[in-house]
Amino acid sequence: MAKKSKSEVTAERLYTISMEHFLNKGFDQTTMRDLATAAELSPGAFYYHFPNKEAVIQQFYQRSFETFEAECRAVFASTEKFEDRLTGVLKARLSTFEDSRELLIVLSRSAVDPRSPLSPFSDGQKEIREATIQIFREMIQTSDLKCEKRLRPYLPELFWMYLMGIMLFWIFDESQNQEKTDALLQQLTRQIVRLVRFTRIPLSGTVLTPLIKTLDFIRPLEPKKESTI
Amino acid sequence: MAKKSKSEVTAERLYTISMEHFLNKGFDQTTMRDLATAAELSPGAFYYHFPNKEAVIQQFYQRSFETFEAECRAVFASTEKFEDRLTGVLKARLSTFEDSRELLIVLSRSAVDPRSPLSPFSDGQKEIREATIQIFREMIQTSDLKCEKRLRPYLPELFWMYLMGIMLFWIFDESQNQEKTDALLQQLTRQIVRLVRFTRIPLSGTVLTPLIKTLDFIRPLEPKKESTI
DNA sequence: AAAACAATTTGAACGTGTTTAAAAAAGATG
DNA sequence: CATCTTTTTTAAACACGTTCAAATTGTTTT
Repeated sequence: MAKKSKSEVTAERLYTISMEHFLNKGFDQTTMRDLATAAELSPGAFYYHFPNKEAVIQQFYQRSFETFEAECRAVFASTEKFEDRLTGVLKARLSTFEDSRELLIVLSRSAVDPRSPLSPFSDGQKEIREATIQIFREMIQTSDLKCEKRLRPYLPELFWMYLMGIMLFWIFDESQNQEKTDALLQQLTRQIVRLVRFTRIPLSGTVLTPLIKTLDFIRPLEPKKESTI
Repeated sequence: MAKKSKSEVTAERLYTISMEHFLNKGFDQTTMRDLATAAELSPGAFYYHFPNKEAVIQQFYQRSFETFEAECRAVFASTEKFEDRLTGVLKARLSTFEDSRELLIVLSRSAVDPRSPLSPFSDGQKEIREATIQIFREMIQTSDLKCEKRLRPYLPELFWMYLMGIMLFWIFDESQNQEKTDALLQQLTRQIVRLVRFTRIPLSGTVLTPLIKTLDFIRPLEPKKESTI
């Protein structure tokens, strides 16, 4: 067992207390003084362990990612069918937030601010983003997906963006148990997969080539040792 | 000329002063006390005219919409080619924010909060949203676009969502003059238009029918007097 | 154990968005 | 004009995220 510093232990305790409050009273309704009081600390001491309020749910996001990752691996182990894998990944990501929609909403607020380190597009989130994209890479690699060769390397990031879009939809989905998101996700994924497959028949001149050119202009692929892929 | 109450006149003045500050110092850097001082008012008096800080840029958004609408009409008058119209509309919407990207970013912050009345998806924004969708309706109606009949009524709202997506991309686009957004918009629009056209060849059983079913489940069309359309 | 250093905690204060009770100004009515 | 009503303004205060200088506690070195 690794020795933990007092600070680490305290931070863990503060995190637990904070999450309890957030889930009960909501993020906005929970005040930093509330948290400090509950932890029998002064506000200042709380700030010694967390740089700010959002950092606490940031940690929640971080942890929930691990659950998500595990679920994805389980899905990949269970099927090679690409469509099933993709829907599986999407559902896995949403299921992690089922009981805490408000927290995802709060995270989303900073999500669209390019300057916020909490934005999934920002540098501060690079690690989680890359890890998620890596999951999509794995999803593709060992699956039965066939598609135009040139498009393939762009797919992981494109699917990641698709995931972001689905999460956004879910946030706004007020239907019972977010069943509408479920329906959309199911159908849309199916058609997207079809579309990707469809790229195998030659339509390069007027469709794929310019599109790939644009993709590369917007977000050039990093040079990568092909061996590991 | 309509008689204007003193309050209306004052609100107008406050708006002007506020926008000057926002554009010079940025939204976050401008304090309510700054604005009140500049207007030679107490903070409280300022709040008599605007319910809160964001309401001021909300008004900016409202006004910018009118410019946008006019530009769209000009585009429609100049061409019937659907693709040109769609790219025209998208570019028109972005051009309105060219000089004030930060303000759009600020607006976007509440954009992803379902509970914020400033969200383009919310009830509070229904008017502008409906008006924008109406523009897309006009764009389609008098254009040369051919597509599957059943899909047609869903297109205006779908294109509106496409616009939202493009705006989001633009917010994050740090390239020179947001040229990447421009490239994406151009290429993506072209392929989307193709895809829509493509729906005319029969693929109903496995593609279009279930997709339309899902669309209708998620966002049923309102019953409408067909005559006016 | 004393001294030096580091980690943690405190409580007061700051900045800023917003509210509020009361005053002042403007308008309407007799 | 005097009175009543409504609109507008004021100054002070609140709430809450956050910062900070100083105090306390804990650990290491001599």
